[in-house]
Amino acid sequence: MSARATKQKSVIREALEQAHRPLSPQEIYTEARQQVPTLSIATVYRVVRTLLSEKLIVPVAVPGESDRYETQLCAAHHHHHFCCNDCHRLFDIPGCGLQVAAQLPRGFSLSRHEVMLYGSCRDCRA
Amino acid sequence: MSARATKQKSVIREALEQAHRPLSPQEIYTEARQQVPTLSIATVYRVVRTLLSEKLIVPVAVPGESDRYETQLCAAHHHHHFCCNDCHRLFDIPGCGLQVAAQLPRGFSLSRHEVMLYGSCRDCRA
DNA sequence: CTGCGTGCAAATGCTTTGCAAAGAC
DNA sequence: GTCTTTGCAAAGCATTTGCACGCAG
Repeated sequence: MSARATKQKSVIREALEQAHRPLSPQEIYTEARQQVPTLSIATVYRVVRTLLSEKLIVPVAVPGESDRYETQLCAAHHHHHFCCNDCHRLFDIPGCGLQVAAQLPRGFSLSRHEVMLYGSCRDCRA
Repeated sequence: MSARATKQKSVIREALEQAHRPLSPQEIYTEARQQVPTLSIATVYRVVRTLLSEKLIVPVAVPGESDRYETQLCAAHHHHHFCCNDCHRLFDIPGCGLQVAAQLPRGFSLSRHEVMLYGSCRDCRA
């Protein structure tokens, strides 16, 4: 069995921990490459997949775009996301204004939920 | 200028209107093909893109899967979605338990939001 | 040393596009 | 008849995988 500590893996995890928003594989790649210039995009995908299966990160989907990922630690402080219609960046939004349990149809059981807000971010709101 | 009424286009729209949940391109293809067996998947993608730009349908994203689409009419009855962790189908959930406006950071403006619930559907909840 | 993890390049698989033929008006 | 839409096959792209080498333990 395995789990060797490599520079690539730690740099990728740091990138995810320090960005205060979910990152796409390309964003992770660009960021982590500054620390390990030989890093390949394939490794980013592989490490992301490992982290996902270890439940250390959580995927966030946006229509028409690559999935983003954020640390589970980050996700533990329950919050949601804002997606800018213009620059397409994601932002963290603290807290949660959702009350849903009551509306779930009979026979369904809930494990988690995700809220995505769409609009213009402070930079793009011309 | 254009917008010709073709059998393909109407069958695709019907499939979207009659499914009471968002459909993926493959689901649309499978469904619409029952009416027009010669239908090609390329046409599904083309019609979907047209409908999107006409704002007649709305995209719904799920991590790791193809986007789904639902009619704007359907989306007008404000509601949200449930994604089954097992069968990966989407279901419509009536209503909305969200109160968010107050939590939006300064400088951000909101245009719409999407709530995705995850769990087990009635069929998969063994 | 041993064998997991990485980089590279090839392979996938979903989505898009070019083009000639079919169909709408 | 004219011009849009379609089907098919090829092209694009993001993501995954095979393989040989490098590095962690």
